[in-house]
Amino acid sequence: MQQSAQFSTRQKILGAAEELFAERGFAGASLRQVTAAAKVNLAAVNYHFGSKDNLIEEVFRRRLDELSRRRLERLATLEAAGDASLDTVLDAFITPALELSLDRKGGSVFMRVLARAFAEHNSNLRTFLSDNYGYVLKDFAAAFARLLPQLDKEELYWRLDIAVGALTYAMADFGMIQRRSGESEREHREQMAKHLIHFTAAGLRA
Amino acid sequence: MQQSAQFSTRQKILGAAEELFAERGFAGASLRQVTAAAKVNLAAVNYHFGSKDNLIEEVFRRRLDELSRRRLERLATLEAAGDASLDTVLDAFITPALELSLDRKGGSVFMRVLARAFAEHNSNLRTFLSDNYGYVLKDFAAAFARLLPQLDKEELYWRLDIAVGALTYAMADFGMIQRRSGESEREHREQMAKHLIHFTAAGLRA
DNA sequence: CGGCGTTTCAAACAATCGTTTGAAGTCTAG
DNA sequence: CTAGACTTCAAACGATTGTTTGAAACGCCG
Repeated sequence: MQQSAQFSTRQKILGAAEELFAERGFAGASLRQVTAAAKVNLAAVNYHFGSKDNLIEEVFRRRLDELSRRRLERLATLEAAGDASLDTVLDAFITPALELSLDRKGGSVFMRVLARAFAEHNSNLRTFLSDNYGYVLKDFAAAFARLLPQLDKEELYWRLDIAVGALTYAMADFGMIQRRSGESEREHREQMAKHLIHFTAAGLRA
Repeated sequence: MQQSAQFSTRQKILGAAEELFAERGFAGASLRQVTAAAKVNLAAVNYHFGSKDNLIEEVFRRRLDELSRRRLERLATLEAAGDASLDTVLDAFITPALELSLDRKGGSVFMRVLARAFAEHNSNLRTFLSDNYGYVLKDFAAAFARLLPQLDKEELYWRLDIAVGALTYAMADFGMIQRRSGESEREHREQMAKHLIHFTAAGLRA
């Protein structure tokens, strides 16, 4: 955000909104705080996005379109090569999120926003996410169903539900584990991904 | 809340605040909405609690004091009897939360509020919870350390961090699994607890 | 019944909320 | 160079926010 000059007003708003939504929640972050952080005029939000609700959806769209594409791409590559296993399919789900977290300053900002959305239990947000990105989870669920044929449908759905919870929570860095001094953000999150895959694969397989 | 006559103003406010915080978040639920739902005067919040922040803390205190007591009581009973295992220790952590979810109309309301607190990443709330209830997690961590001596400290903390995430997320009912028709809330949540223990134990043991 | 601490109440406080307005500024095409 | 579309701006809109006030109502004890 300090290099605001090279970003369009739209991009500056999206970046500042993402950070403030992660930190204070959707209701907790005001448009005045967002536009002040983005160093743009207050009215720019309604000019470029129409409303705060539309801004929120756009914050998701900007990241989730590519994240979903990469996840499904990896999954397809895996299955085409016959390499699908619990570990590799989990990796196909997690690694794109990991890369997203690392390709910009501030680390896991967007994953925290995404986890906030799960907490918004009754909101239009759940509907928006489910309508636009639900097919990703559906495809992965189908892959897991093939890898775990001994589980009946109900048992599988319970485990996937719990697994998604563990992934969401961990990728949002909600836990207590702090990055150790001398450890880079990248190393920290790669460690997390490794443990996450190991833990979740065991839970699914159990 | 419909039987407001038999509850004190304090209790009516706490109950309404809990439900609205679960539904709309701490910033999203206003004191006017809370007092309207509780059918008390707006000024009653500041009279009885001093401020909105104090009200939020009190919503946690009311449930967490007894929840923490019950969890540690079960853990102590287990260890005194020499019955401590991954499954029983996880059960000692989960069952009190399950009972709390079931002892009042509306089910998992408070667990959803608790999960919201985890999403409030930078807030005073994390400090408040850690300062006042961190010892519970510490005691359980020690129990798991005894049950998993093959894991070094770092490995154990990673797995516990992920396990807490899975438990928090699932108990808050953030997942996609809906209660099936013909299945009572109690049956649904007992199913969830069963799967949760099985999944998490496998992840810890892996 | 009278008096006193506790609780409730309607009303108002300044501050902040999302959104709208119309003019000023910027940019590009003709 | 100018016309016209696009973008930014300061200012203000009514609504809503958390909090405070002082008086009214209540409940209990002497």
